[in-house]
Amino acid sequence: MSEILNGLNEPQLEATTHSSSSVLVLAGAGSGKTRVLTTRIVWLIQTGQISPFELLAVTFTNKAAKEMLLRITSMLPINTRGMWVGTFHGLCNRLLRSHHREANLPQTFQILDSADQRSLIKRVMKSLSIDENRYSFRQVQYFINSNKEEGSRPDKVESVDEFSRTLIEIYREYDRACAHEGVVDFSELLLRSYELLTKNERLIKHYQNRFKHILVDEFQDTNKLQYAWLKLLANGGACVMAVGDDDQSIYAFRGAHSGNMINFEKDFSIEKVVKLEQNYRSHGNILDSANALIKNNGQRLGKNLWTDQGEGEPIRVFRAMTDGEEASFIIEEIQSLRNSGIDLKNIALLYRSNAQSRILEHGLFSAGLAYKVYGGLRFFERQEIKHALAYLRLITNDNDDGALLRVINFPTRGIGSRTIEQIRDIAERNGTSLWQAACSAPLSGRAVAAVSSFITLIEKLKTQTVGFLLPDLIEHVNETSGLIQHYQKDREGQDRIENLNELVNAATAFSADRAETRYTEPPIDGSDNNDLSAAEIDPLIDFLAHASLEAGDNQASAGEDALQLMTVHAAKGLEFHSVFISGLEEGLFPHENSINEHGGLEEERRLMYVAMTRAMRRLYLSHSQMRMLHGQTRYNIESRFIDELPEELLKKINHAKNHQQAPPSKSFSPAMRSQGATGGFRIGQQVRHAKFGDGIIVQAEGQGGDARLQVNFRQSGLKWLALEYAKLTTI
DNA sequence: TACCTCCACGTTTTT
DNA sequence: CGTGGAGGTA
Repeated sequence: MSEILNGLNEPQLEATTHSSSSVLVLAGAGSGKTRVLTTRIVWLIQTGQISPFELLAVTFTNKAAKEMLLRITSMLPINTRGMWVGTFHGLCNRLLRSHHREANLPQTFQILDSADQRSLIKRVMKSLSIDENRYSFRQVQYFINSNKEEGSRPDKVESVDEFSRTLIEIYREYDRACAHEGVVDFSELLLRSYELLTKNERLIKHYQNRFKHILVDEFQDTNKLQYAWLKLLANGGACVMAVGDDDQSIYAFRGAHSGNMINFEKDFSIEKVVKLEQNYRSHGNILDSANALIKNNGQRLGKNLWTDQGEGEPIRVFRAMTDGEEASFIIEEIQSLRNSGIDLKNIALLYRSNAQSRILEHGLFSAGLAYKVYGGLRFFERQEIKHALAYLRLITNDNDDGALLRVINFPTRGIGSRTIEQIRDIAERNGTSLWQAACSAPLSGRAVAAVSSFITLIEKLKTQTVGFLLPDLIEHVNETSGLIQHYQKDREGQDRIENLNELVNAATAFSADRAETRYTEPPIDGSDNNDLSAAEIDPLIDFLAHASLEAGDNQASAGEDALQLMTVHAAKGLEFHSVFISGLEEGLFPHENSINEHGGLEEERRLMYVAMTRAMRRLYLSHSQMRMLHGQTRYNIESRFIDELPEELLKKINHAKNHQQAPPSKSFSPAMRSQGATGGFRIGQQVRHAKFGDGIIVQAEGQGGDARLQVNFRQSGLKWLALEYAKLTTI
């Protein structure tokens, strides 16, 4: 037997070497699923069951795809050139480039990222004179993307009322604009390639025949379109291995459909589901708590993580009075962890929403602790980079109105909104791109010179750079466009100039990598009407696609020892020695908006499950009774998720500062009741009521016998209670 | 064109 | 509270 299989546990081995039919692998957190996926690929190739070309492996993120390729090559020194291992979007891009004619796309088509898509939607809505107060960009963007993910083109969307009719109209106009400009958005990549395959018998036969094995990572995150795409490709009899964890499905809000796991069992007549339940990451108490939590969810495929590493430490729970106190508790604990030899980079500080990071950062900054916040702007999303890319896009495709609008007056060259309006009108009248309109525009006065200098600039960039290597081309554009000079004048432009130079470096790295991995597919079945053997695609076009598909790392630079701050979503897939989950309060986590959504609470619970299972050795849960949010003080009750954990696994800790304050009275005597005001109660205190259950005091008014308290009850919401009659106990 | 002020908004997000 | 966008003014 091959030595790559050594060290796999029973179910891992079963999953890795099951090759006669499709299989579903339920892979718990930290159970070695990436190892199974990569070992399986190597095993299939090594045992001669398939050639590297007969395999399709799909992931969600570039990081996961890279990791997979890296692990494969470390086990099996093969050239991965031409292997179909990548993200859904990356592979669809590849498919559409190869068959752009059948897909009815220009060879130069460019990919809109979310921000590009947003600005195109804005433009479309303006041109349709849509009332921006009735239709938000965000909502329209969601409408378009979710329809594409359902496979619905504008003519297939049902219009139920006036409102949805308008949405459909915007959608239709948006698609038209994309076609004119030669651009596609992320969901379009998927939908277009799905349609390409459904409509083209020859192509689908080819790919169905080719891919003998299909492997899908993070299967619970697939949306309906991705599922349909996989099903279509597998329809020729491929063995599909879907690896996922329904308990870690936290992206339903953006279309992920974990029900695909159940559909998969039916559609692919799965006989056996392999469960990977042994966890190699966390100690027992952490797993037992997480298991207890997730048991509260109804719809589960069912799975229980276990470890042989011992129970370890209890889960530490801390209740703070204020968000500031919560932060200082966390900081003190981090300092003591560090003193005991734990590197900061092995400690994560998690929160449900980004807004919560501020107060934590504030405290960390004052304490002088190095930290790194994940999830900010990424490299290719920076303003100056987007500007440079827009020039490059315009060079490859002058129909790209979005790119033109971005740079026609940046750096400023005297083309104001009035001139742009004129160009827009001409374009609309003649049904041309803005570029063509600008070239032909009968403009008045000063505008003529300004516009023609812009046109000359772009034309010059086009002609002067023929034959340039990619990095040289970009450097030339940076200089000639005036971007560098512009930022030189700006006092705070130094960083931006550095980024522009970094873009040149990125192009150098990209070119080197491309030279190594670029692979031209052989033609399909001797047929001559395909593009597979078409001329080498311009490296610039590839680079622009790369920039959209891989917006750059959010990762901290290696070697830097800094505390890791991120949302729970961003923490998925990562692991840390110690994890702090902060803001465990009703309304925050679970988030108030999720309570009314169908399945919202269960998704929040899965989110909590993901958060907890990030911890290897030590887990802290904290919450605060009082918190500043959106400019007002809120009084929150402890999150129900803490109550759902087995009490014997928890260790409630008190802050040093807390000891100084008198502990709140456990129950409360009639004598105290007469002590005026709110007699022993205070705002922010947690209380229990015989009928309404647990809640927190939010407001108080009145004196003595008239005193009334407003309590926010977990079950029954806000209630005013007369202090004299209500039987309240502090908890 | 640059700067200012006012207003609305505020969960999570990869590609 | 803090931000980002829009619209007005110098």
